[in-house]
Amino acid sequence: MVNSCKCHNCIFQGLLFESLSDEQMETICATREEEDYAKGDHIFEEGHRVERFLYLKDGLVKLYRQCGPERSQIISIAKPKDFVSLLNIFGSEHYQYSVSALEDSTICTIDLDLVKQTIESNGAFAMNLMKKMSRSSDGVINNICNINKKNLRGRIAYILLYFSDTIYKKPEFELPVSRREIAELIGMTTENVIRILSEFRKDGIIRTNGKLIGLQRQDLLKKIADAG
Amino acid sequence: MVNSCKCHNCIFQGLLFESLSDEQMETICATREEEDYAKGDHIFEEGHRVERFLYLKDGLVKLYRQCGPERSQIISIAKPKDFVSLLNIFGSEHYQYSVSALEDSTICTIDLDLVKQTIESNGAFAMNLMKKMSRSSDGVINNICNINKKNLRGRIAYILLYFSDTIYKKPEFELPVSRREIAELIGMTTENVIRILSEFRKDGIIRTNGKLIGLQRQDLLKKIADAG
DNA sequence: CGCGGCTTTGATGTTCATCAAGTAAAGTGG
DNA sequence: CCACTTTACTTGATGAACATCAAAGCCGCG
Repeated sequence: MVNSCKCHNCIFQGLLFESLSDEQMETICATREEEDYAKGDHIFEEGHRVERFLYLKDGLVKLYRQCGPERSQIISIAKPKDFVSLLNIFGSEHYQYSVSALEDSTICTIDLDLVKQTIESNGAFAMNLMKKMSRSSDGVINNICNINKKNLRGRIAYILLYFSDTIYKKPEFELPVSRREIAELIGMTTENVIRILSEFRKDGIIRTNGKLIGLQRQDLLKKIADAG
Repeated sequence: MVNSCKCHNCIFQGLLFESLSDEQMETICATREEEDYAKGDHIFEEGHRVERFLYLKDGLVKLYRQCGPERSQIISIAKPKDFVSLLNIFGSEHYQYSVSALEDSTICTIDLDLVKQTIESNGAFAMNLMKKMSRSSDGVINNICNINKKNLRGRIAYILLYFSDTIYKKPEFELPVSRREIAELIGMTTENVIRILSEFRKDGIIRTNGKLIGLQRQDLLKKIADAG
């Protein structure tokens, strides 16, 4: 029977629909494991062996590198339907970065060898996966380059618009990250993140209440982001 | 006949050897075109349609983004056997970046649709390509993150070691890039690139004569790069 | 209740970009 | 081949942007 694995709404449905036979779908789903993580939980760490193929079913996670005892760099934020392990699953035996949950999250995993076998036996599947992978890497590189060339105000504006436009799709949201994590995401100090958020608040560009953020002047934010 | 296409030493030999039948190899090679570019030539530009699969047979090229009339960012430098178009060939119809030659270069291209067909029909080939792609993206992301977290002296040290260790495999080499391009590669101003190179020269860490660079104290450079 | 982590603001100093000016090198047209 | 123009390289002076340091308030949690 198809879909006995309860993946009706799973990304694999879309990704594999045209490409997998019912049997293949069943075989893959049979190896599926689902795991819940609470906000703050570590999902895996840099250096660990890559053993399963992961994707984010629900929640929000960060991919980051440890750069010393007190410093880390957030490389990317993954949202539902992102393939968390995609970035380096095929390039290396070990993870190049760590992943932890920014919100309560559900991760689905399937057997990695089986995915590899499926790539080899099913060309359409391989092609689809390749596209996903390519877009994913492109997005990360693009983001980093965009942030890099901006000044601090531009970076804050950019990241606020990112949360609003890409993650939450609304102008008010609860920040899933601490001020410090914002700093790690856009390469600046915690103090300056706070300073510039205060500045924006005083100028009436945003409203803030703890983690709650409201973008009141998206037009201005866009200008600041572009000018930066 | 196998290898009638003169690709004996071609990277495809290695990549496809185990995975392609003689016929497949022949078919692919039949679409092959080779093109020579002089130092400074544009190979393709941001926004152009992706039509062929490219790899660098000989020479050195830069991948970069235009950020305004007078600014660009170098994303990566590709050396022989790198798949120049790999980073976004499957993710988008159009190039996300421009490529031009840093040294006289030879580019081989093959029909993109044929590559896609081969991915679909030959799983081992798909898997190999995926690994390449994954490593390539990883390398770019890793490099950018490494550079990002360093101060200016650390960046210069890092990039000098990069040319020495990764590109030329010797401690003396002729810089393939201008001071300005170094600046675009590691995110700083031309003036400061020059200043720090002079500083290193005065401290006896390197010798310079125009584009000719000799790393006299690699140990110190490593320290500076790591400390940065 | 007190401890540690997160947030906030101010004061200070460093790093780095910008501006300016000049030299060297490399391409261009007569 | 030489004047001419342009581009690359170099150095110094200045100021702006940003990190660091310090101190205090806040909040959740054992």
